[in-house]
Amino acid sequence: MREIIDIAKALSDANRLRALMLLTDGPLCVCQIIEMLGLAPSTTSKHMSILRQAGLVEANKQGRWMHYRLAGKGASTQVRKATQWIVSGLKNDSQIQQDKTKLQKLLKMDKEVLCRKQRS
Amino acid sequence: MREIIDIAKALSDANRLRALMLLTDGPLCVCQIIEMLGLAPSTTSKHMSILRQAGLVEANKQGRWMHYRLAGKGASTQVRKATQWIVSGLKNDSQIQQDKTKLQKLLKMDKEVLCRKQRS
DNA sequence: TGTATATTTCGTTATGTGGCGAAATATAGG
DNA sequence: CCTATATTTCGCCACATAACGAAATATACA
Repeated sequence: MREIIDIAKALSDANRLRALMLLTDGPLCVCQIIEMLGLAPSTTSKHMSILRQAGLVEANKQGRWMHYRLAGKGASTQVRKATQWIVSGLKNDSQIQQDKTKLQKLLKMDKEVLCRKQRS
Repeated sequence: MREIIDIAKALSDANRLRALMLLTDGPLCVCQIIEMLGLAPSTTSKHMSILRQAGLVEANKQGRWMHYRLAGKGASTQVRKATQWIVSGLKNDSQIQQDKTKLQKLLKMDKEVLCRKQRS
């Protein structure tokens, strides 16, 4: 029960759903998620930690950059079912589709340049 | 997106999950749900209205009694997928199993007697 | 019509959550 | 070692939510 509640809570926020859906096309660096959501770095980091706590995403640090990705094969049944539900349910959502388009452009930008842009 | 968030929020509370799972064996009267959850009538009513708002349950009034049941065939894809996830995920939960056992005993009690008991 | 009663709505209170900026942490590179 | 920098943690504020009891609503039945 605890696990399901944690997952459901993690899925109860638009920005977290957006972040989750962004990761369906592959792993992303935090700075890229920050840019996509348009939130403060601290807020974005908190959201990612909630998704991670629920088991929906995994993280690994590469140098200064933290990369997040969708939970893989090792994920629990609950996580896998919830993820399937969300991904199929939001595939045609207009906000999500806008995000994906914007992400394509963003991915052409160098990560270092992007981070520098955020501080200015 | 709005619909998914409403469903996820509705599923983010232990008492609402318990109520939802109780309904998997058939419709129940509010007074029975009150008794099962051990919450105040007003609180229970609010929980049921949140589940209803999300489309997860349906209600129909029979005289003084309000009966709630799981959303049927007419429910949206999101509701059906979410319900499947929850039901399969909580089937083996110990709290839920305890509830079901308790529910069996409760169903043998007359509804009027039960309601009267609650006021005393 | 009036009274009992099942449920909901409302008002209040305590706790949880999302947001930000500032400070802390960790790592790359000079 | 020291500085720059990517991310997280912390402290704060505004607002949402779960709980209750009291009042309102709706329905049965005397």
